[in-house]
Amino acid sequence: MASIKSVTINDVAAASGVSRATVSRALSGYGRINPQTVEHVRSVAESIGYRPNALAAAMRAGKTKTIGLVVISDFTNAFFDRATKAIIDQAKESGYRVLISHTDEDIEVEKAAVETMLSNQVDGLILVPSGTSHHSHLTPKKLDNKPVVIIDRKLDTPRYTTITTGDQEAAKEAVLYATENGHTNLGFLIAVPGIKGFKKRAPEIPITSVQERADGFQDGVKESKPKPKTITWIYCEDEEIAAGSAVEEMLDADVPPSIIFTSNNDMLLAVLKVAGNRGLVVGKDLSVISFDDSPWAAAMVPGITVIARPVEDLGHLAVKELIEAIEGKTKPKEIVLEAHLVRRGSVAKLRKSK
Amino acid sequence: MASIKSVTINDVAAASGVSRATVSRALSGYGRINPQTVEHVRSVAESIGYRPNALAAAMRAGKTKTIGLVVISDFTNAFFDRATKAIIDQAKESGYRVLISHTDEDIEVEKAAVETMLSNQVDGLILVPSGTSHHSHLTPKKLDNKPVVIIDRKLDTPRYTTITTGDQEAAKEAVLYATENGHTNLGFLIAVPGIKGFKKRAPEIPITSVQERADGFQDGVKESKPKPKTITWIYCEDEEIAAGSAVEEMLDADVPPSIIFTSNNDMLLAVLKVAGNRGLVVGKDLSVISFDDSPWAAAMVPGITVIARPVEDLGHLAVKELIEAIEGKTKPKEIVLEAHLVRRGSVAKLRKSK
DNA sequence: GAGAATTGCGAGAACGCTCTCGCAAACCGT
DNA sequence: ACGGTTTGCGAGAGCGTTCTCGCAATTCTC
Repeated sequence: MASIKSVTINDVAAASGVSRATVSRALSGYGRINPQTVEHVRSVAESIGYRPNALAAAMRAGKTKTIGLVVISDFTNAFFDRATKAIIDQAKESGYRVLISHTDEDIEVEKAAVETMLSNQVDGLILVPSGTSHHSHLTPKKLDNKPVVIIDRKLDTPRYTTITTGDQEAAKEAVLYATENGHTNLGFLIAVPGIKGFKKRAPEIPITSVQERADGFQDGVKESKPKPKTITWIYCEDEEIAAGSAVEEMLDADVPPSIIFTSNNDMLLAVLKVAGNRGLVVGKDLSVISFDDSPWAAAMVPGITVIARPVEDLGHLAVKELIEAIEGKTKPKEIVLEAHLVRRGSVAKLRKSK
Repeated sequence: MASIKSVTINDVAAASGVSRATVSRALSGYGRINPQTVEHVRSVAESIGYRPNALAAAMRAGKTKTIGLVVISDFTNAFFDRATKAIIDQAKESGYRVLISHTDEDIEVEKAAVETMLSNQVDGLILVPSGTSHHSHLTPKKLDNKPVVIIDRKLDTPRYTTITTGDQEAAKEAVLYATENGHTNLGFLIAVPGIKGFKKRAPEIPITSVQERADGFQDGVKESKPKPKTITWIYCEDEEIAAGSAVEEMLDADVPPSIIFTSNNDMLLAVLKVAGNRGLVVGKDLSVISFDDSPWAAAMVPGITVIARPVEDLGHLAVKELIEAIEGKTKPKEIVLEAHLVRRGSVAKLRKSK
């Protein structure tokens, strides 16, 4: 039971005794027009319940005032929920709407999502690409030359504006903080999309931000003053059961880590769960530092020490850069924001810190 | 630098030597057409990189295959993140896209959001209305007779299909569970939008689901076999600082509650934070039961006992009902799903449960 | 093999809007 | 008072589709 007949600009024209063109001028505010006419048309439009058809306007104008957001994960992820919110808010502020799609790190889904976006004539795209090197569907030609902003990670061909968060430096800082507090047995739990279960040998990491985190951890290990004694790396499917097993394996080692670094919140939850089951008290028996802050990480007892990325800034900036590219012309840039360590209670002080 | 000139159906027609109409038939699959022609046109379209303009198609057809989702809160809320995800996924499954807007419980924002949705010609709306009684902007006429599904709460005029989660019964169950475990000093912390700070006397609650929770708690109090001794109600602004003060006040009472029931996750986090600051161990010194489950509530130590609502079912069902209403004709229904108590470790057993 | 039925396709209108173009009326200056 | 400028508005094209209608060519029927 859709609308029998929606009221169009023609109805307004008829009801107010002017032409379609004049109605359009009155309502959209352009061209030469008598202020009294504007007033009259406005009130007539209001009274007969006219609502402009954004589709028709967009089609004629060639601009939809819509940006497409293609992210890998949904809002149940502590990074992308805030990023998405920030992007929507900033877009609204700037008079744009947002079409959202998530890809679950699947390149085929990503292709289809981008295709849908373009088919719906978005004016530009904010993209979290699934893979560093799989971007044959992201050539300017295939994208109708529409502007793109890449966030969270980089493509290996720096063709578009990219905004990342300096994860390598922050990861290093986290490790140094831990070793300063006397931790010498370190565990690293890195979520890597595309692998099954978990591995102890470094696999191909198809995402630059994750690679940066791993590299940063490595940097921290190297630069720690008393050399860490044992180091365990586990690369894990981003999924609950695999992560649980990975943590179990870490803790079952001859020399289990006194601290585990996790590359995202899913891994953190796995650590917390296993620790809880084993009766290990976080911040005492087992320490943990995770990437990405969240309200619950702050509210837990003890609070979780995290590497907080400037998610809102990133989202806002992405929209601003994109709109600038849509409306004017800008050259692609590489922007790196700064992540930082938020010290709470989840890292035990095994030794007086200096 | 938008597209110089996008390739349209006319280009395909020219390149394949047939008319526009035939191209449309070939690609959209309707009408009488030679299978060989279909094949030919398809391959030509592919090779010159034709991408249909969804806007133009929607305009002609009068259907956008888009549904509008207007929710009160963003994805940083443990209920709406999952609901939104479920809705997007189900919509995608059914060949629809979703336009999202959040209103922060502000009726004016809600009006504008609905207006934008309709202007963009959504085929139907899924709505979490800000107020029970403020719905002058939601008459069938103002909505172009488009179908609407209301979720999470009800309007006082049952005009549209409504899906809720039986919060009253579940709230009662939670209280009975607590009193069976020997709790006799109960605290209820209810988030109420629109108020400032917090109040101890029941204010007007503009949201049926919240009212139901309060009523259900009340039912539980009444039906508890050993009558609870002291009961504290606090109605609180849905905001961190107010919630913190509210919890402080509860715990500072002459007879502080041994258990606090919270109406949502924001309130829960406030309880956890204050408890942590005071050195109270959850599940031992202070018990807590909250509405809405989440991954972190399950991963905490102890796990938080929660009233879990069937969020995914609700989202999926909302989309199915809406699409049914869009494509056929259905009468408005009232659907009530079932919430249930998930017993974890955050409720101390003060007495052997029967 | 002649009329009827079927098949495949092209012409063209329509969806609701924006925007250029041009024309008449009103205003200006000298 | 007369040429020139400005003002306000209407006519009409066009955005990229879909879809009805009608026509020619092919196939069927007896």
